[in-house]
Amino acid sequence: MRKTSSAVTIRDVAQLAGVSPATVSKVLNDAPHVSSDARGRVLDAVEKLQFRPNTIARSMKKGRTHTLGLITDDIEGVFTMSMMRGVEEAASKQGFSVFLCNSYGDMEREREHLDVLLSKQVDGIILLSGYRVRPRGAPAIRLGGVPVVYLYQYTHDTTAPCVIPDDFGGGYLGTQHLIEIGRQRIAFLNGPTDYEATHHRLDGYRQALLDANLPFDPALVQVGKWHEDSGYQLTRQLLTLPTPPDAIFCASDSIAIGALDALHEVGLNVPNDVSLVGFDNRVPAAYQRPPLTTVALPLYEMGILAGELLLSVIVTGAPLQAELHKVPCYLILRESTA
Amino acid sequence: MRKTSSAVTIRDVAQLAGVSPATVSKVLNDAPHVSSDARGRVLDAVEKLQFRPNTIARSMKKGRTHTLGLITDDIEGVFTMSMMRGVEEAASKQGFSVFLCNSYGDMEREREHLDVLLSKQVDGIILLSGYRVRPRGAPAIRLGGVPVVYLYQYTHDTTAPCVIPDDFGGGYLGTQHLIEIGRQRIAFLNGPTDYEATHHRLDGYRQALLDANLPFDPALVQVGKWHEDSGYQLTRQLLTLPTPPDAIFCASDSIAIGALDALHEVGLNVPNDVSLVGFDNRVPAAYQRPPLTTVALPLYEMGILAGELLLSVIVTGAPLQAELHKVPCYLILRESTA
DNA sequence: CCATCAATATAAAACGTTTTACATGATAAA
DNA sequence: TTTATCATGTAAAACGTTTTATATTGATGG
Repeated sequence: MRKTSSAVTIRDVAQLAGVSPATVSKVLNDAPHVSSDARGRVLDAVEKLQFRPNTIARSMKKGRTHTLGLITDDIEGVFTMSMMRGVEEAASKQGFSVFLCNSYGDMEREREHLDVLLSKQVDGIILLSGYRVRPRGAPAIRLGGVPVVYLYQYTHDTTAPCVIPDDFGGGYLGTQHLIEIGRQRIAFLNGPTDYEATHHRLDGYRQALLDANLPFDPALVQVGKWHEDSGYQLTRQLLTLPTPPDAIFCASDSIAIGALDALHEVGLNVPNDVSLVGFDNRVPAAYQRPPLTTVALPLYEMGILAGELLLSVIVTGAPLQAELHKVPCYLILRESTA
Repeated sequence: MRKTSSAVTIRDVAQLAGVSPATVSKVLNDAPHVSSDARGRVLDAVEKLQFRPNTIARSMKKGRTHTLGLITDDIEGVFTMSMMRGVEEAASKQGFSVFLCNSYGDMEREREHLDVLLSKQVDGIILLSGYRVRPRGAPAIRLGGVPVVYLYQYTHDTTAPCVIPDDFGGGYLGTQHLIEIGRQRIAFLNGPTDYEATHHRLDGYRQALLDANLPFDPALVQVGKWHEDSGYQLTRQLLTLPTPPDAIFCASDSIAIGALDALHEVGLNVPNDVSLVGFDNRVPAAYQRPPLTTVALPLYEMGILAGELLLSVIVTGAPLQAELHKVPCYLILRESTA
């Protein structure tokens, strides 16, 4: 009585095909020096017995499990899934599977997950952050040579690569767009300053103004929270300025939705009176009236890149480069700008 | 030169502790008949060598990999993540890991993933749907006794359990709440009829009216799409009725947000003039003005249940019951009802 | 006709565990 | 004292593959 699902082994195939297990193995791995006659018989037997090789046993010899571990901070975070999709896609395209682990941001839980992943002999690990406030350190556990990449997360770990969005470029892109459509007084509603991202987005905004020879007016830059309410409040505030803005660039879609609400409330037309650009490209942005132009985070692409970085290290055996990879944001044009 | 991460094996531990590998194994598995002296020496050696058992090798003998496979239709679906969190949590609590696979709803891709999962000797599989329109069939592949559970997905497969939300109960709950706060003419804005869920939610609504001896008025029930725009349009329409509703129950939060928009536009106060209840408990519902009362889908709980069902079958070896598990929805009270 | 070589096939060892079967010595029961 | 029982320990087989080393065959070339 076998316990595993695949009761039929390479022995059974060998027996039916009238060859040795070694020969079956060769056929299965496209190794040379097997006659087309034998190959045919083996393939037939595989078909007839519905044989499925036991990858677990295989990896015992090969030392590769074709398995990745993904530990996320915040599995329900709004940005997490797109990145996970990218990772999963990159992995499965190359025949790798990925273990999903959720740490809730708890370092002890992360350690436990790492322990299990290493026990399960994963070939590589991705540490994915859902919000990316401040840089983090390397995991407090000996990884024994298993490569790691950080995704959406700055790190002090100088041995591993790091994949993040190009927030500076994103800030630049949104501002540049508003300038190009002729806006002169562009406000910037930022998120909390304890997020690394907010500084880079603001820098991008300033650089775009500079490049266009537009003045930087500190009164037009406000710091709030990430959510709708904050956008609403700050916009009401902006509208009391002696010369109010003719465009608002928000550091998140939620802020932009709040801003839109405030603008509607005072009877201003979007995009004509005030043009509006969001950031993140989350789903609700597309369903506003008018639908919001926004700077998209390249989450899926980041996931793909993180996966590919890891896989290339694994399959080529090349040493891991501890580079910082900034993936470009892109602009999604909708009807809140014109 | 070893290829795997854990270069140190049970042999090394045995040697250092001055015992046989068999004894080390016993210690590691809390087996009886080992002296506390030997146990101590082994534990010391484990500590000193930073030994981490190779789970892969272990599962070769045990026939259990402590691994689950999760295949989802739609990894980016709004409901998917909460369920995945539940599954992951249930699994990791019992020492299981879960492989994440994304099929994009493509049956061929699903087949490939199943093939890989079975090769990797998973102990069980969860098939998770992101949207759950119509019942699906069993996977077109011999599972060889590996148990399956369907999550958020009706199925024709009569051999496996199925975990879904209790939409009828949810429809009842929302309606009952509106009745309890004294509303008499309660409209129901439904989603597309090709979703199973819409029928059950409507049935719940009708039953609640019936139980309260309130008349059912077909003019108050409208069918649209799931999104904001649809809610907006249908609400405008409802407001042209000779006696307009004093409450609107929407089959999704998005619909409710659209409805809220329409109500604001004509100057009606929510919750006083018209009370409003959504469905799904998605994040934006909490950020409306006023924040929306809504019927929550028990997604996390469903994930937990699916995981536990599968795990209990795996660890106890009990036969799989092909039951339909309806997990109760619950009401989230916010300020759109009073 | 013999030596060499390549192609094909296989037996056996290995991967890192667990488990089975057996050996030893000590203790309890008769 | 003898016997049965039990706790402790280990050698070796097993899990399902891959890989290494070796054997067999047939062909090639001198």
